[in-house]
Amino acid sequence: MTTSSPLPGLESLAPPEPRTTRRGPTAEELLDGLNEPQRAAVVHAGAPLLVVAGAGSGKTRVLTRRIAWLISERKAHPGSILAITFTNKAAAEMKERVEALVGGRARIMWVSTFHSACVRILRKEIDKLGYKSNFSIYDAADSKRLMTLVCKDLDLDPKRYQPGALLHWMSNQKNELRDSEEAAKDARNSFEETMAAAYALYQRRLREANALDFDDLIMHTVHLFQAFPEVRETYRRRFRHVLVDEYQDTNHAQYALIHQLCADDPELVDVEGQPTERVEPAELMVVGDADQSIYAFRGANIRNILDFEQDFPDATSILLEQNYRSTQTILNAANAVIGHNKGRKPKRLWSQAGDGARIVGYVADDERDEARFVSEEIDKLTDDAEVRPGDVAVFYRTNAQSRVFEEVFIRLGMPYKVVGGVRFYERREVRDALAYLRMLVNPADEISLRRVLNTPKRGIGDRAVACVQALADRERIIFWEALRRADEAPGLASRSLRAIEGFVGLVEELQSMVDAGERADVILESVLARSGYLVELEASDDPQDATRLENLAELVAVAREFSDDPVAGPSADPADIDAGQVAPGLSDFLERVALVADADQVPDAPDEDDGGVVTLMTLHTAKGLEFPVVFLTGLEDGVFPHSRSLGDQPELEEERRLAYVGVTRAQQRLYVSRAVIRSAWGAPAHNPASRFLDELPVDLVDWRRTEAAQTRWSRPDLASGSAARLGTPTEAGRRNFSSAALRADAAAKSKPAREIPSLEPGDRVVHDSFGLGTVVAIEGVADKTVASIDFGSEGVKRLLLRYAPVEKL
DNA sequence: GCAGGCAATCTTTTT
DNA sequence: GATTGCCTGC
Repeated sequence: MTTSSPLPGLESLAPPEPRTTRRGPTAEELLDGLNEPQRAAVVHAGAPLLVVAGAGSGKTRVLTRRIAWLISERKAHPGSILAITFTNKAAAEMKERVEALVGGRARIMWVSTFHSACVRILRKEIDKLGYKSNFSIYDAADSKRLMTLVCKDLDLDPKRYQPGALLHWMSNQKNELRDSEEAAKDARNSFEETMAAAYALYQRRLREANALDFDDLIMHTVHLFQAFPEVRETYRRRFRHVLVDEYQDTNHAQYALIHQLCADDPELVDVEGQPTERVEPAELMVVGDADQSIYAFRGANIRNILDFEQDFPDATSILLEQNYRSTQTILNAANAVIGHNKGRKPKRLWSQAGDGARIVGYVADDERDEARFVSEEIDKLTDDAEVRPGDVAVFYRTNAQSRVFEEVFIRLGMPYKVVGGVRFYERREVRDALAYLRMLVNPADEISLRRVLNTPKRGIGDRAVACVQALADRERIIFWEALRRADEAPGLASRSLRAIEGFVGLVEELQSMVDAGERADVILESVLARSGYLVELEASDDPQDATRLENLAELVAVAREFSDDPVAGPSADPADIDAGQVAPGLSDFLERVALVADADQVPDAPDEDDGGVVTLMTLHTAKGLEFPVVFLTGLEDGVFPHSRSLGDQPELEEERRLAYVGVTRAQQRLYVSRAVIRSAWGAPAHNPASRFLDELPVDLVDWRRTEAAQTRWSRPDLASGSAARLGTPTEAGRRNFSSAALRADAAAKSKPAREIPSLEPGDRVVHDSFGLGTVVAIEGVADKTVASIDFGSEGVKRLLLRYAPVEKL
């Protein structure tokens, strides 16, 4: 049963949250400003509840008000509430908003991502599965390294079995809760058998390293509950209210987890096989929108939301269709696009905000022209309307597309921030530092241990490692143990042995700091200083190493901030605090770092005196956010929708949902743009318009420039409209399309006789690897001249001009 | 043992 | 175009 559309109410756009009095909010206050179905969702009691929340329909308000309602009206204990969000940032915000409503006792609620919640459970219980509670969490890069090792061990043909493909397959298995034995049993051919063998070995290595990958966090928690009903019972009794946001993006394992906690299970027995005293299942509310399901590629199962009523038999549904975010024009566009998907439940967003501005369309010559258009348009908006840079977001399909925007924005002086992409935590020096920390906490973590064993170089090479490995194999001990007993290793050169002993001494010294409960930032600084890592970077002439030092300083700052603020820590679990662990330790810090999401770094909304910066991000990262002005770029078939999806109906529909997500992020103004020529992999390609553009009602779009208007640059054979890749650029092609390539040529030619360019603050420069930048300051003279140059998202670099491949523009 | 140079492959999207 | 792995010459 489904509650139908709300009556056309009298609600204003996004009414403010009610002010709380010291005594807590009244029932009226908690329902204030909500429309009828929203209220129904807040006060619903009993049977499982599905809230189908269209984009911008106020689902976050519903979630926070409902939690506040549970605590304040229905007297639920805050500790009995488990709320799952998609990112840590969303979790922190939700907690904050509930706290604002009902006060500080809300702190002890569990509000977190699936992954964080599972880590928390596993830290307490994983010994039952034969791991130790100090397990490491491997991210995608660690998993890949491990899988590469596994492939080598199994002697697999790297052409046929690519680590990436294997990982993807294995991830699907884990999301379906299938362990390697089941995968092997169900293998239908030798290809799958081999993959299952790799899965088995990979899993064994993980276990030996006392490590879990992302998918394991969920899968092991489910398996734990299956294997130990009494553990599951503990959590079933604890969590009386479970709320799940973004339910359309849950995978099977996550679904199973929720089911174990919330399904009514009359057959439940305890360990002795006796029926346990029946526990009322927790109250469950899930919120989602099948039209915004964009993570099928990583195992999300849209059926979870579509079949909710079958999965939870007495479930109720509530549909939220009134949109409080966007103009009707934007919603009409969104409705029109998503209407092309088959087999969806009908839903039409509507708004009382009025029609607003028409959508603006632009066909650019190439991607630089597109970026220029975006930047100039933002300039105009910030000049004459009440728009600040912080109100504007630019979306694109793939991370690689951010580059052109960065180059152009830097040149034009447009302030911006790229969210996601080459992430801070993926930089080499940061990963090195974290690998040190992880192996200190968990010496069995072989991936991390081997990473730092000879970093910085200390004379422990392949040969020495092989000798120690042989010892470990012979004695059946972990690699770290073998290192400590390296004097027993046959064939080890005495020089290598001394180097190893030095390393072991260093690590043991650092471990004693960890054991003493020293702060994460203090340990990190010691690691960097005593390992010689800092010294090596400081001694280097390479300007990149200066950046690395800055990044490490940044990491120390992050650790310090973390150590100073225990409340913000991910495991500020009252149980931990009761146990005397007041300050978060090193392992808490590592956990936080392992589970950060791209969206966690989205800049906050600008305040009164700060105009903020333009936010650049992928459409995936944009989920759940909103901006007054949105630019949807790269609308070309082959880019968006992505070329890999063109031949596949379900994938194409997922791309369309992504377009829907993008459109519905906009509150007041939406821009759509595409480039006729776009360079990918160095070669320019001619892309036709995205089919999603054709799906926009024509009367909604005001085309500023169309393909007919752009002929200046095109040669006849390029203007024909063919989608064919142009292949290797010809001489003529380069002249026509790539002034950047010509500049690069010029730079290359000038290299042998490097002159020190005379620069002053304000000059625009181009650097071989950092791209475009602006000179901020100049120090020193002649050979010693050092320039500080702002490279936008690359940060400000101090470069010795004698060596730096910098050219004045 | 290690640095530097070269080739191959890569690109969806992310917790 | 960029990263990563592989190879060779000290």
